[in-house]
Amino acid sequence: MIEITDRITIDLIRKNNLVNKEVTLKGWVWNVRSSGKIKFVILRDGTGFIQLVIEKNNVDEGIFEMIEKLTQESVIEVKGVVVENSRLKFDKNKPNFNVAFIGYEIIVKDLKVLYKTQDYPITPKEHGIDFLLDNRHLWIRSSKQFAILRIRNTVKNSIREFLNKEGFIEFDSPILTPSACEGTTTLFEIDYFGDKMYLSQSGQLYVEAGALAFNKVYCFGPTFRAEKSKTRRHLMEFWMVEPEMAFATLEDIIYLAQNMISYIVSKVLEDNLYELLILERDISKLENIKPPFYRITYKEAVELLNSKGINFEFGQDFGAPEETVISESFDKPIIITNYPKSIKPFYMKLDDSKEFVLNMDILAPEGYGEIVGGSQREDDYETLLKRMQEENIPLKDYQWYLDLRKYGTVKHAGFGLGIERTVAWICKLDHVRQAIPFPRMLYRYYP
RNA sequence: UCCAGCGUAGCUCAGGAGGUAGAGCAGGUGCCUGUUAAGCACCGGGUCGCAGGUUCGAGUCCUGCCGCUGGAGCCA
Repeated sequence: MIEITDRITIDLIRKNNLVNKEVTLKGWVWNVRSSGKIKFVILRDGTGFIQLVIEKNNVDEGIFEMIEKLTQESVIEVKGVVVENSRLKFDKNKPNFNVAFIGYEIIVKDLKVLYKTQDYPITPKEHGIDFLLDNRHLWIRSSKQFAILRIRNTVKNSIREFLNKEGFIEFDSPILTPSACEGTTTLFEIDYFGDKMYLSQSGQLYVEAGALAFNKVYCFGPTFRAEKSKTRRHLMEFWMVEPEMAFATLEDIIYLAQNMISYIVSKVLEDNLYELLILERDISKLENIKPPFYRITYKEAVELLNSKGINFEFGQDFGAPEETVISESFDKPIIITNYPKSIKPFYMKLDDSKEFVLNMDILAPEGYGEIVGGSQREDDYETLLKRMQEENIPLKDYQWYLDLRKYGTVKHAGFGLGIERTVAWICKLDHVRQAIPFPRMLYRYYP
């Protein structure tokens, strides 16, 4: 037995030319095909997938016999030579993309079985969603989940990169909060040594305090909403990035948001082409995502809906069907501004008419709906106080928030971008639950 | 919470004119030196979601319950 050393990972083979180099890989058996005296194993190591070729005349007899017994998800260590193979090159004209289509394969010289897995539940055939969700801890090993969660990683990294470059600092908002940020939605209640606390549904009020201390800040983390929603765009626990800027107006955050979204998409295109191919994503749709985005007001959006024959009452908030119709009408994200104040929370600054607020929602294209919601904040003490009283906000919980308007108040604005919805759009998923490792849904939180 | 649909092998499904269960994948045994969800042959595998009812007889019809999925409201 040859001593196996010099381990590398599959992503290095995919990205660098290692042809004719001898490499050692450790990973899990994805699939085995046998054709008599030649066998093919697809190996996954968490960084990618690669085809191993085992020729009977090229390895010890015992090794060839071992391949016969390999089962899905068994762990192996393999040594071999990287070779190019045109059969494994991606061809735009071929309809199907296979995970092993990376242009390279390994001609195996030596192989060890480190663990033999029995009866792995997720087979290469189709499975129902109920079964897959019960096996989410294993499902994440599957190729599409591999692709999605790696893209999620790029999305998160690119957001941090972008905001850091723009001069923002990450400012962590608390997850346990003594009161609601937005009155209407439901909160998860926690017993806090006899007091009531809640899981945060937005870090926004806290990043406003941060912006007045550090100028440009963002929080980035999970948020929780106890809404009994059961749709393809809802999770009870989801991740959100919330930038907030001092000395900023609605226009500034619109500019920031569209640059940020464009940056995210460009980074995914740069770093995750392989993953996008696994997902069979239409890449031209993503290449199109460059500023400026389309921009309409709430009023114009209502007119658009009416012109498409949808009976929509002015003054209502858009539901899922309306968002879908609007976003499908555009090939880039669409920014909708100036909603009626009655359907938006108290902290949003009113426009000159006092009927509408200085807010914006951004709807992703291809029917994906709202991925961003933001606004310029009310920065005048008296006006904010009056609006809070009108909406019966418990003032004692928000004294600190009112303080921000008493001590050096400035124009400021910010927005929140939902990570799972963004990932779902970029990956063209049918449900946000695939965009997070362990989704938390209504009545579904195992594993 | 409301509306709709579905629960049959480890998984995906067929059987849906009441007559005691079938295919593919996975697993097992063989064959094949370029496979791409490889292919071929053979083998093992079932409280037909649960409880009750109708019937000589229920996977199939009826009632209730449970579970799941999709959609709505709410939202990122």
